[in-house]
Amino acid sequence: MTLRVTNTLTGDTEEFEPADPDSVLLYYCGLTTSDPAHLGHARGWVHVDVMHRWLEWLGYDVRHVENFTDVNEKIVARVGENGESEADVARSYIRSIIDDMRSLNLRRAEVYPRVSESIPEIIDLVETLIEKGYAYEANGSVYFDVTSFDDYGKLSNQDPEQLDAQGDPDERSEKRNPADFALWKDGGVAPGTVADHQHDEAAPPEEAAETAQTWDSPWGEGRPGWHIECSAMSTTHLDDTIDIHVGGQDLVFPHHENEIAQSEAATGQTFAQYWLHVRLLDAADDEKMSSSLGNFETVDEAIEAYGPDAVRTFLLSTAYHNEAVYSRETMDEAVERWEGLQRGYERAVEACDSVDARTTIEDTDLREAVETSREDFAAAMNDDFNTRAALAALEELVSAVNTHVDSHDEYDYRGLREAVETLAEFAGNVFGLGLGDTGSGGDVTLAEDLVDLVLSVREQEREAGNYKRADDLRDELEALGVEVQDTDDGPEFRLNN
RNA sequence: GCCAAGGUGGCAGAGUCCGGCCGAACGCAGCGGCCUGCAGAGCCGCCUACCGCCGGUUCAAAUCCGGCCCUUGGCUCCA
Repeated sequence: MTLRVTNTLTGDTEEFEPADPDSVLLYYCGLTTSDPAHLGHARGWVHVDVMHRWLEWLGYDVRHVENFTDVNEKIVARVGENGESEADVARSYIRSIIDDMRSLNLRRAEVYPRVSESIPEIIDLVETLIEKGYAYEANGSVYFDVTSFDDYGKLSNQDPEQLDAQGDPDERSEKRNPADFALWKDGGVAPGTVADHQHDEAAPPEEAAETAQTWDSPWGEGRPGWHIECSAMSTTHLDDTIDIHVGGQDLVFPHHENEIAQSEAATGQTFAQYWLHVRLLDAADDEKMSSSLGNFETVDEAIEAYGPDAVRTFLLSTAYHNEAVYSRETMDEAVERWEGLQRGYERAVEACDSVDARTTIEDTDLREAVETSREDFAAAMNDDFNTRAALAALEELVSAVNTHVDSHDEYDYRGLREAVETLAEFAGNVFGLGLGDTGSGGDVTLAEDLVDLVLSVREQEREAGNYKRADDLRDELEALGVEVQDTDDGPEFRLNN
């Protein structure tokens, strides 16, 4: 069974074959560090993370690079009135973005290159393009000549002539064709473009623009264009040809199209074999989750409200290239799904470790459920990373575990052990969910001891028939985030958050 | 206008590449039952689908072909 992926370049679902049969070169177009990351960004992250984890499960050595765009007009537009600079603003957002990535339990990339530290590579690449006749200098700026690259438009099926017809001929009259795009931009940032992106507490556009970074180049002082960075970073940190390039669907044109043009013109090699695009998250009110609108939920807020595992479950409950709607309702559903998985896992662990688990018992229904779940999960993931169907396979297994434990007094030890391992392997390692993370920290242990103490008091009240008092204690514990359940073997509890 | 992706039950969302196992998965919400002092969790059942519309191909179509309607992303800020 082999992995198949939907390739934007061909429009088809293709069998995945990396250039090197043992490793995968993966590049993900990261964020512009001008705002806190929102749930839409997290959708991309979590899906790329799970792709990474699945590729590893399949046995590949994954080399994963993700950039930070820390040089951009939008960052300049965030400069406040207290003397900070473009670089300061970028630094502060990079810090918050890294925090979000950690909270979401993302596997670390090999490198997180930043534009500001990639200027020499960018300049080299621009020089190569000029030498080879694909780019030209005009008044200190450098543009890519789209007519010089025959394959221009192959990713997004755009017709260069049509694009030229649409372009505004007055905007940057120094360009030869309206569809040409900047590789290097002369000078700093124009206050006008800063003003277009500014929020309330921003510094005056003129002052903000002065903090914009510039670098020396063969064409004078200036800044890199937007698209060139990914070409330079991908080639520098991975190779001329990479296996998988992932990004948001909104980047297909012009960003990815231009990356292909720059890289392939410069190297003469295919830039990326497989182009995967993550569809943008939709909000229930039909407003897209964009940094330019104020109605999105940040990753930080979402994690605060629902917890990282429920957020991951929400994002994985839709295949990466399909529509996904964010709303209170869909988030609540994800919380339930996640808790169901977690409870099922814990139940399997407890039954497995109980004295009633016997090696001599064999429940064929359970054993078959484990087999089916493993097969279905792998088949779903190999079918273009269908995380929704894979999640369903996990839930079928949880259901089988529950049925087994409910209907037997003595448990099938081996069957439960396989179920536990399957859940840990797939839900834990591949989906990156924090199963069984009851924590080993001292505070948690103390908290658990205290809850046990309260519950023993409650048991005495129950035995004495003081149910009102017992129920009050349970309610109060719940208000503190302790979920209490009475079972045949006495009370049990879970700590939420 | 051009390029691309979609329209499946109350909601959400698989299945469409390779037509039959799909009267349609998994789940959420709601309802009933079992269990339980109660609640919760879990289990069983229901709500629950003629798969945007029209036409065609076929023994057979959610799945293939044609036309139409609508939604979303892009068309040089955006994951």
